[in-house]
Amino acid sequence: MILPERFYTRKNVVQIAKELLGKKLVTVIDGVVTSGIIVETEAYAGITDKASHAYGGRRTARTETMYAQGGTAYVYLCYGIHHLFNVVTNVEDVPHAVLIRGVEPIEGVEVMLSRKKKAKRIPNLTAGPGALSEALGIKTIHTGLSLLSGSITIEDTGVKVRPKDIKIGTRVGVDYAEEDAYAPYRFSIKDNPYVSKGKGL
DNA sequence: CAAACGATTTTCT
DNA sequence: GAAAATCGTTTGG
Repeated sequence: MILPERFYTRKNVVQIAKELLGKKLVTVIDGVVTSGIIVETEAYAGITDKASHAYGGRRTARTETMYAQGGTAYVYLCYGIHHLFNVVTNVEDVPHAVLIRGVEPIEGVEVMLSRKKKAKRIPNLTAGPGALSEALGIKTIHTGLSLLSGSITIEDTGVKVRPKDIKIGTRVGVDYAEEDAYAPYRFSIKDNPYVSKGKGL
């Protein structure tokens, strides 16, 4: 079933990031269904998070969607070519979001492959925020869309990820703010081949 | 109006 | 493992 709005509007973005693991991200682009299980996420605590576009309360035309109500899709184009898919959480005017960093392909794998003309290696198909977005057909035009219905939805498959199967990554390189240095903002499912081998963890 | 940067991925060494 | 590619957004003049 599709996750209800109240799932997204809770205030603990970190907890939402954790609970999104194991959920199924479904997109319907041009009538073609593609889906995958979320295996890696990263929480962005808005004004508190240096890595966030909304750090310090910054608000621009691009980040405006981040201030929307929970349950909204925020798609950001990075490096000119990579689409990063985020799930906006919390209530309106609070720029919290969860970046989906990796999914395990379920449906429409062949379509994903064709979208990424070169992608021959399956593990690399959806491992990484930019890669998975392209594979699922998510583009910047989808920013601001509701995740409760429409082209992009997130469903609860009934699969429950045990806490011991969740790998928690702490932010590094924060030497002046000790509290933040231990902030567990990155989450992934242990031993899943579709988790990106990014440098962050 | 013009210059610099970035929540990354891919490819070459 | 390291460097390049690439362009919309942001910031400065």
